[in-house]
Amino acid sequence: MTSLAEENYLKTIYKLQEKNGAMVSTSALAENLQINAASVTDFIKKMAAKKLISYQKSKGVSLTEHGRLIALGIIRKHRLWEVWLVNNLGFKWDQVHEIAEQLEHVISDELIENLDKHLGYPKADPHGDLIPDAKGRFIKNTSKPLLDCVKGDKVKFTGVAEHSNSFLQYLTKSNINLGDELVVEAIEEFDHSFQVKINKKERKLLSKEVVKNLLVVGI
Amino acid sequence: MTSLAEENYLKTIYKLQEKNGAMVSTSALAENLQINAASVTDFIKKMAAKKLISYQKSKGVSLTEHGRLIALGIIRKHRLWEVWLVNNLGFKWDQVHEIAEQLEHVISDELIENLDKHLGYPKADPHGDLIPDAKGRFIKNTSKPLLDCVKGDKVKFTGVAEHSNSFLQYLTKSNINLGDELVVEAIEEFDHSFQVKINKKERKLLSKEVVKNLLVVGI
DNA sequence: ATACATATTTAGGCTCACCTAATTTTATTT
DNA sequence: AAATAAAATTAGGTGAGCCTAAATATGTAT
Repeated sequence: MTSLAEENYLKTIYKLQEKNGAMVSTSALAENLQINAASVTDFIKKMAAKKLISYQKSKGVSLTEHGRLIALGIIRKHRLWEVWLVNNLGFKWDQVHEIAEQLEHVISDELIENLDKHLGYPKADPHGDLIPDAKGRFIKNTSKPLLDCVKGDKVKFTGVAEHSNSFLQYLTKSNINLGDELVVEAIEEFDHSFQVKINKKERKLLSKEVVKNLLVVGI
Repeated sequence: MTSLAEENYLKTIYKLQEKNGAMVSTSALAENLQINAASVTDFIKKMAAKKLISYQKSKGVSLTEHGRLIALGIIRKHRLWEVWLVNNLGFKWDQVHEIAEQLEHVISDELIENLDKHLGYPKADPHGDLIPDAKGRFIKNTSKPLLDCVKGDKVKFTGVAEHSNSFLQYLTKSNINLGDELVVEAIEEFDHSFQVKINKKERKLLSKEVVKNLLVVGI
């Protein structure tokens, strides 16, 4: 059995490994979990004893294969619940994270497989994050930041690299939605802002900070 | 804030009060919660200090109005989730209790109101138990045990008084389902078994133990 | 290489929600 | 009313998961 605390540690280690590479430091974990570093040291020792992670004293931790699969199971649940909250319950994409953080810990394989089926086996959550299958496998991700595009590129907006409510709400009020077609009409060299045409209609100026966090695929 | 343990105590006290009247004994609570009686004594003192229950030493506990409303909130969530699990996810009525026991502790008023709306404001769960509204109010319950009926009565099967999987599965395999019309054709005086006609088609013999636990309303 | 700053760990302690064993209170039987 | 049984409480203790303060290890700048 995996406790709630263990699940949260596993999930956070997974995300930090995704973002920053192999080893996750005690302080990074402490900050992300909002837990004192001394408590983290304590806890990761116990998790290492359970073979959920490997721990090198003063060097940091990384997930074992076992731990990684549990983390992916939680991420799978989180993202499926987010799909349900948005598609079936009428929530907006900036309202679902906290609720999914609770729902992700509900334990029932049958529930999650039935939910997956009920939702039509979605490949991504409302933010465009891919949903691993029951065995922890992802489909291949071909998206890249809009920032990496050049003038003339025609792409589809498929996900966000930044999940803060302020960014999500910025996109909503700018009427930029997942699935939109974006055409890069101009790039300002000075500040790296992008002029894009959205869905062949509206023309918008997007700051570097924005284009860095918009994930797209070529069309 | 109400902890998971407190929520489970409140829910259990509510159910025992429903069943056996005003005061709930330490030992009854201990047995139903599968917790040692000494631990229960400890815990109910703390709950009394929080005004969730009133506690008379060696006499037992009862819910305060505040505690009752919290208990009803949990029951509301439990039953709404059960409706969803059966109506939308394809679970059977004997498969949903444990999952709903987890889901009932998820905290989000908006979630539960959206769920209620999504389900079409159901009045009862898959076992026929009434669902309180957001303010803890029930619609009037007019059901009674089939046992209280007399020969010739024509009724609708609306709920169960016994929620064990074995009883639910007995009904399923006997093809007796919520909403069925039952006509009492004969009552055997010796063992109180009932001969009933179901949906104007099948004729079945039901033991006293069964008719005691079938809840019906006249039609 | 040394000094300093930062990160990590150790040591000791706390609360929550449980436990067992012993004691006291309440209820039942004679 | 006394003896006995059952229920409830008290006392002391445990593990999980957190904390603070102090000590140690690691990394960086001079």
